[in-house]
Amino acid sequence: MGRSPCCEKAHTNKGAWTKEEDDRLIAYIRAHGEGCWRSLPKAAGLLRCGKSCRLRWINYLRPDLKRGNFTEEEDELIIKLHSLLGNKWSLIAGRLPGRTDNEIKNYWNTHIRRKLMNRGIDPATHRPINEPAAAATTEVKTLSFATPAVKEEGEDQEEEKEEKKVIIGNAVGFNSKEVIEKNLINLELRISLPYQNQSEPLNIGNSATGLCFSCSLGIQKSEECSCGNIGTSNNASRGNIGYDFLGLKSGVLEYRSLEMK
DNA sequence: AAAATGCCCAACCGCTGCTTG
DNA sequence: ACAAGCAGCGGTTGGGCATTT
Repeated sequence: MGRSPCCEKAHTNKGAWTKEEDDRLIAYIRAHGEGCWRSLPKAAGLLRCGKSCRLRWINYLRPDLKRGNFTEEEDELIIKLHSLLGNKWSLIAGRLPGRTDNEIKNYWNTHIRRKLMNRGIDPATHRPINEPAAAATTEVKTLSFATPAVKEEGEDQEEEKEEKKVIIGNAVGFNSKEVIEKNLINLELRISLPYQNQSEPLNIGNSATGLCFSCSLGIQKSEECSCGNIGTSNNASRGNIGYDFLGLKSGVLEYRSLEMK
C-alpha cells in the first residue's frame, strides 16, 4: 500500500492566490523553511494542495526572485543556453540567478521566439529559417570513446564493450531519452555546434592549449582527436570546456554542471 | 466609447522518476 | 515486490490588460 493522500482535492482552492494566502505561505516558510510540501498547506492553514503552494512559492513569492524586465545580456544567455539545452527550462533557469523556469519559459515563448524569427532564425533549431532541411542534418560527427571510469572486477564483458558517445553535429535536436535508454551516454545532453557557413572552416579547438575540439571537450581517447593529445587531455578533470562555444567563454558554462542524473 | 484582437503570465495539467509504506 | 504518493518538470490554458479598429 502507498501513503495517504497529500490533501483532499475537493476541499482545496484553485485559481489566483489572494494576498492573505500569500502572506500565510510566506509566514510559514519564513518560520519553518521550504520543503515537506505535502504537510505545508494544512500546517500553514491554507486550502491549497502542496503542489500549488510549491509553485506559488518558487515562481512568485521567493525573496531572491529578480522580477522586472530581462536584460539584453540575459536574452542572449537564454538563447545560447537554449541552443545547447533545448527546452530544459529548469537547467536554463539554474544559470540565471533570480529567474524561474516558468518565467524563462514564458519569456521565451512571448519574446525570444519572435526576436529570433525576426532575425530569420528558427527558434527550435537555431538555424536560418530558409535553410534546406537536408543541410541541417549534415556534418554530424559521432565521437566514440570508451568510458574513462574505472570498472569494477567481474562486470559483464558486454558492458565493458559499451561505448559512451557524444553526438556532435550542427543540428540541434534532442532525443535524449533514446540515447539514455540505449545507455550510450550518461549526459542528457547533445552538444551541437552553431550554424556555420560550409565554406568557413571550423575553428573551435582551443588555440591557447593546442587541443582539438574533442580534447577541449574532455573527450579522451577519441577517434576524432586531431591534435595528438589522445589520452593526455585533463580538461575533463578540470571541468571546463575551454573554448568559445556559441560565444560562451570558458568558465561561463562548466562541463560538469551540464551533467544530469 | 465600445467591441475586437492580441499579448502576457500565473496557474493548472499531465507526465516521469523516485520514494515510501 | 509492488502500488500509490511525492516532487519536479515541461506544455498548455485562460483571465486580465493593452492596443487596435
